[in-house]
Amino acid sequence: MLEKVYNPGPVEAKWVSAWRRARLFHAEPSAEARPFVVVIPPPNVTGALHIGHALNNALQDLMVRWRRLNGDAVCWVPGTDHGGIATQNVMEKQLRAEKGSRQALGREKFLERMREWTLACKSTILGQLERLGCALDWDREAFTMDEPRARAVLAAFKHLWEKGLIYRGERMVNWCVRCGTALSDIEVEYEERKGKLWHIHYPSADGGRGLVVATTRPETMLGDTAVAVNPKDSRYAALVGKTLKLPLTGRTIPVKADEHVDPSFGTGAVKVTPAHDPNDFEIGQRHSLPSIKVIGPDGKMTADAGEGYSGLSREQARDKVAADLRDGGFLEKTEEHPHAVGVCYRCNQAIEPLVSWQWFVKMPKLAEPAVRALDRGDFRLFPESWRNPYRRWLQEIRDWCISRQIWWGHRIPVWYCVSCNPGISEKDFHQAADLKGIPGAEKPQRCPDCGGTSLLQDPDVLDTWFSSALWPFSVFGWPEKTKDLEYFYPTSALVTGYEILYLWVARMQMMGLELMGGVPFSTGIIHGIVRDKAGKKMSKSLGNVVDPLVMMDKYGTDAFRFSLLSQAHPGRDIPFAEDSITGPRNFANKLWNSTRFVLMNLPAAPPAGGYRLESLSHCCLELADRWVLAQYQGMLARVRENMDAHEFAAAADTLYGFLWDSFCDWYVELAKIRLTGIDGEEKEAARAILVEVLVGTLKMLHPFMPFITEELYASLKAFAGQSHDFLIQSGGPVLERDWQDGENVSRMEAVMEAVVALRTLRSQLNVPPGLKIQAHFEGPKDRGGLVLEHAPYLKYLARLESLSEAEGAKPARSATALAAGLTFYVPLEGLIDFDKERARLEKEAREIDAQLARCKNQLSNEAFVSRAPQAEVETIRRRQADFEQKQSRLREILSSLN
RNA sequence: GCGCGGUUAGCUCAGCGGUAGAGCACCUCCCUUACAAGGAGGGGGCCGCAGGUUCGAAUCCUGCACCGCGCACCA
Repeated sequence: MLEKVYNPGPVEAKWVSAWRRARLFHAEPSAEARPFVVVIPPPNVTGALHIGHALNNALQDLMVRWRRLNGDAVCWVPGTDHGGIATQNVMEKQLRAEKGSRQALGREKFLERMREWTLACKSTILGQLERLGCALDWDREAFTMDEPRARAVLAAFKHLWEKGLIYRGERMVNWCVRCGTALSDIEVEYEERKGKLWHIHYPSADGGRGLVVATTRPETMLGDTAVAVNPKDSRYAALVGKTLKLPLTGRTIPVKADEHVDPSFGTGAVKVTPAHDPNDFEIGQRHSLPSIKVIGPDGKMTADAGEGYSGLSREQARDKVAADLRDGGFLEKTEEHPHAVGVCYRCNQAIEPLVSWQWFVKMPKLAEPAVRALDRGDFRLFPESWRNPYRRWLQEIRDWCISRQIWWGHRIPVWYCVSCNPGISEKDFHQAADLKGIPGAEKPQRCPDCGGTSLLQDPDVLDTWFSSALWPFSVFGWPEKTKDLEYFYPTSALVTGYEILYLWVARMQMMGLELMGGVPFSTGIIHGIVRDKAGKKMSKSLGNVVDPLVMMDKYGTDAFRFSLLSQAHPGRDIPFAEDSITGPRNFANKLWNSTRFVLMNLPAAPPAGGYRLESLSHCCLELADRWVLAQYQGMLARVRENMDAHEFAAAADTLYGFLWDSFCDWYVELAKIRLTGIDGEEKEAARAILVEVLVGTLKMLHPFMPFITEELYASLKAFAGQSHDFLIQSGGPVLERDWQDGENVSRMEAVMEAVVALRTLRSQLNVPPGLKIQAHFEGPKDRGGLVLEHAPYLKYLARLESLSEAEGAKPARSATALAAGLTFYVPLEGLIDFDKERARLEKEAREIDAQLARCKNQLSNEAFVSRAPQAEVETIRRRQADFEQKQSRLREILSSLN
């Protein structure tokens, strides 16, 4: 017998190991079944999983289990990502705590530590995924930096190189001073920060007045090589072509006219620092300006910044330059100026735009097929609102900087001959001018040009997203032409958060199309971010993170999953509060206890072959049976629709409502009448329907709550005539015939209405719950017949002593309820307060008056009657008649009370 | 600045052209032999604001406000 309260811990542990032992989620290419393939967005090996991973994987598991239950050949590939900068940062933090550093350790030793860390971290993450219940094919675990994936990276690099899509060039890149590396454009996030706008006076070289420039970064003025004004700006026309004296440095710089300058912003004059600002870089190119680097890759001022500044940090230099300008009388004014500052997406430090030599992938050509795939419908995004932003991003794509000046990652597979590239060194490599490289994983024996044997590998590594972009096919063995690849590619769906739509999803599409000749997945399901209760992003620094493991321990994995899934509305973020799990936890318990109840009412041994709905003789089915089967059938259809439309929260809601309201609150209660009665066909019918509906509901709930449903299925399956080891093998619920009968449903609804009305009457008149009451009714014959036929329902649910047709006039001293087209009288001599009853009925009369007025109003509207659809007019007419009848009954009753 | 999304019960959100819904929270009663992590009943809404279309608008259109998020070369 089941425990009285569901205790998730032991149940979850039991099934995790049972599933693993059975290799339940392993997939092989199969001729019979249609493949449904999902590759996991590999979590970075930076630590433990957070609640965002929990949502992401719960959603995938939901889809994957759903498809497996319904017979597809499902393959869900597990894995982890080496995570480049993010992971290296974690290790550097550890080293700092040990008073060490990566430089002190040296590249090889550092990588050794990284590999150890990765190993430990991987097992933590995979363990957590298993704990979450994820139906992953554990035999296929992959890592973005393992051997097979390294081969894929090399093959991809080589392919792009040979097509001329990879190049090394000198560009202005986003440099993270803290991480010591270049970043791609999308790895920069913009934060609105409070800043200042400094107005600085640049006098003319000839001693004239000169002009005033406005800047948010005064420290870069040390590297100014011009001032630009708009060519149409009459204020400065006379100065164009003249020179200015750059304060603090004594250098002279020209005034240039450039369209880019907005005359209405600031002073209309812009200082130009080609080395440290992307726009200025372009202005510099247009006007062939020199470029002076005053900030180094370490974020400190260089020697070129001049005496007194060199060696200072950017912030110190800003203060000193501002102070010096003020002292020199050059500072006209400063004003508050909030503006967007680019920050590193990994460490949140301000990005420094720097010019350096980096590797890039040419993107526009690669993006075109991705746009076509979207337009043709080969790739579809859910929700569709992502379609336009995604398309636009692809169309405006810029080249992708793929080299990173860190150690943790795939080393760039390019070698340089020391004699063909004189002066080459690992130090300041990214400042080295045009180099001649030889692509390849292995060090070439000798230089193909000069035969030299001294070769140096590029010290940089690839952007972590480069290997991630290959994931949907690298996991199946590409570039080898494997059977797996042939069967499982393209994958079916990719589930991920919108924060990596461009970073990852778009790049997979482009790489898949380029390298595999087809989309890597046909559906992209984009979910929201889990935020805190107040809608803020969760972060360690804010201290608002919710640990999924703690939630699973406290409430059970199924409840936790259900909480996330039932809030995962398409396109919306989830403001997660811990108390949103209590509902699902209670729901799990409800499910547990309804199964417990059903089992208590079944014989010890199941009948041969189990209970079969098809074998029931229809004559012994009652109204409640037909009704619950209709509700059940409707639930199955709705959940299937919801799942097909990727509306997971709606599916969860449908299941919740069916199990709790329809099944437990009405059907189970009504079944008790037969279950506590004598043995016979009727009892067997109730049992058969309880088993059928409950087992089917367990199956439908399984993808949401895998553990509890597995456990309950195990104890019920024999009664359903099934013998599968695991629920997921048993197939989705099937109904042999159509139970949706509108007539039965509306008859049942009338009975339910009467029950509710009588219960309301009891409650509002404070009838003691234990006291059974008598009820009489009057009204149309067919309604009366319906109620009499189902008198046991009313008696049981509304606690009636008796139910009969009223004879003669309305019984004196009784309370009244209108329902199911009938008037019910409950004699309550001495029990009720008639002032209360009058007030109650008057309130109802007022409500009916209001409704009636509305109907009348509508029907007296000529335009409505003539223009609205006839069916609609009829509906209102019927409604009016109904209200009128009720109203006149209420009036009679009220007057008899007075 | 441009674009997207949101604004419905105290909270989280459904509904998207015909009598305003759910879950949670709240109030009252009940330990009725599956479940108090439960049951029954109840209160609570100018459906952001202003116009328009329509017989009829929470729902469609146009503005506006506020919130959130993208994108962008405001120094």
